[in-house]
Amino acid sequence: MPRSLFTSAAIELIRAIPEGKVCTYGRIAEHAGDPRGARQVVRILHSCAEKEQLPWHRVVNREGRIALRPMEGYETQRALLEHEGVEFDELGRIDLNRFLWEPDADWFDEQELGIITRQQGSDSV
DNA sequence: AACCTGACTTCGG
DNA sequence: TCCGAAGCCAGGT
Repeated sequence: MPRSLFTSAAIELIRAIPEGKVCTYGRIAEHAGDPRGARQVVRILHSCAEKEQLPWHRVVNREGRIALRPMEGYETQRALLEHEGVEFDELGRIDLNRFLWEPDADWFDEQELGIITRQQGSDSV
């Protein structure tokens, strides 16, 4: 692995987000092994989103909102997501209870990233 | 080769 | 509940 394990894991996680679903910077970082590494996910998107052909538009912040500002990519990202069936409310938020994607145990097993401990945050629905 | 920065998140006061 | 500060670190300058 040329890059750090964290970076490699994060890239695979982002790449694994299916169409019509989203994930947050924090969750990706957490699943990649660093609960506080949200900003690194940002870096990764900046540096390798295009190079690695990552579905960068499927990454949003913890509030279910697009982090990019209007005229700086917001419209593009929103259009891509809506095209996949992701819905936004009047406040521009995505209902994470419906659209948040998280890898399951099988996924980790396939990736051979057993060092990662899953966390089940089943909240009230 | 240092220093700065970022499409974030969490924690403590 | 709200706000400032810390945490994290690789790529760009």
